[in-house]
Amino acid sequence: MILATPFSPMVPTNNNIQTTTHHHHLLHLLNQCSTISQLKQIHAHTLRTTTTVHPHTLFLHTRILHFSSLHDLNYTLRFFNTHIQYPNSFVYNTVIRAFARSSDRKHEAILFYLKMLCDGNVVPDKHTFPFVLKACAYLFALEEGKQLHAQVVKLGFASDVYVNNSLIHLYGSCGSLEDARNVFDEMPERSVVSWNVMIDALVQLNEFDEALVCFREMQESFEADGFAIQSVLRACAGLGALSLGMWVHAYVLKKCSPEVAGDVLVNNYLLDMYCKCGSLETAEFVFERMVKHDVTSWNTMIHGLANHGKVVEALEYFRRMVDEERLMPNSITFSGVLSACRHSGMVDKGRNYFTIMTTHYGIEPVLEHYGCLVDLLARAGLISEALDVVCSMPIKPDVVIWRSILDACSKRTVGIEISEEMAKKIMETEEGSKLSGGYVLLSRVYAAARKWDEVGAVRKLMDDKGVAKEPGCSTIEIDGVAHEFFAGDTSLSRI
DNA sequence: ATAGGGTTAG
Repeated sequence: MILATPFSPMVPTNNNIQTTTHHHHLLHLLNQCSTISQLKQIHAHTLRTTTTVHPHTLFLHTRILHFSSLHDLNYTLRFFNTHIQYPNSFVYNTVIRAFARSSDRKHEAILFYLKMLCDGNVVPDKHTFPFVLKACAYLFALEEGKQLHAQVVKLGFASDVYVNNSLIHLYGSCGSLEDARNVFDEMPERSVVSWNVMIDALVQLNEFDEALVCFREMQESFEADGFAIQSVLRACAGLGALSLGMWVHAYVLKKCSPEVAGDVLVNNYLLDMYCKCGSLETAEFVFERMVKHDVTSWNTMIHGLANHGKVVEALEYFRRMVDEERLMPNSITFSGVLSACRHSGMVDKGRNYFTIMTTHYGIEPVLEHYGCLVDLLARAGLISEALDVVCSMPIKPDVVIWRSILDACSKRTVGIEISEEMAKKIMETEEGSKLSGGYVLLSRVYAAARKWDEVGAVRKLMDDKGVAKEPGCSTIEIDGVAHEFFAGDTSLSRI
């Protein structure tokens, strides 16, 4: 603990040096200090040489709050409590901002805002809201956010661009699209950020078409920047809208700055878009032309190739990543690698990758990894080995895992008892009891065993519980036209 | 002093 010593109380002395130059000197020192001990020295010096009456002192204290908050929030809080007698809104904002920026104490931004309200001598200003709203957005604190919105209106900041952008962001993060839209529609003035944040809210809530409409509208008043591009690429990926994605790609190359065109993030989204739209050659082309690859670039390619059954290629990307680039794969890398193995039924390789993931790379397997392994084993008919994995794993198995075992059971002659056991496990989980998958699989097992009475019983159980088969739905673009189709839908089969 | 990228995993 660096800061064990309590602060000495502020004792104004008669021979203080109270010149502006002196304060400037202290400020200069503060701007240069990078460690807590330096900060403490300057603070001690400040105590000896200044008093609270000087108007510059509060400003100086605010700087101390700000700088200390970058190192130690407890110090900031203690400093606030011990030395600042009459805080103004600037002081409160500084502390709120510090909490909002922190990684694990964001909720204290809201608490400090409350403290500000309770102070009685100070009123929030237009800078206060972006800070505290940011914390709310991160915490999905919709109710608190709405109350803040009311205060914004009450205090007369309802037309401030910054405040409104923060509100849109908040409502977007909390999934409250209507509220986000309302703020966006009502605001008297919009910046690029307003559009970006609105588009991003739509994309995040899977309103891809709406997002694209918004994007087109935006271009009447602003040039799209890197932020907008990323959101739109995500929308294209979600829709499988290849032509628009290619248009965005061209736009990036022609109209955006070299920084945006070369940005790893933007390029990763391009990769993902091409993969999701099924244009893997283009994805590979873009990948090879990127100046820099990060883990995500590699992961995106591995997943994209694996999902399209290009297993050899996917594993080759993994090999290049670790052998040639010496990059550290992460949890997501292995979920791609394992899913590649699963797609091609490579049991030995899959087991092997699973092992090196934990032993060589020290990555803790999560449910996704176990799911892949179990599915791989079950599909290969190694039901008992799959069950061994499920029983020995430290995480509670979910519906997906039980379902992949049951699915494997239904495809071969495995004892009915084991299948029934599996179905029971699926129904026990909350999602499993509401979705049709488990029931359908169980009836398939009975059907395979020609136990028609049981098939009927399962159907009846589904009716009684009101479980409906939910159709799978997807979209694909063919010759520039987007087609939406459902599972079992044969309208596109002639193409 | 104030707004926006948490990318990739069914």
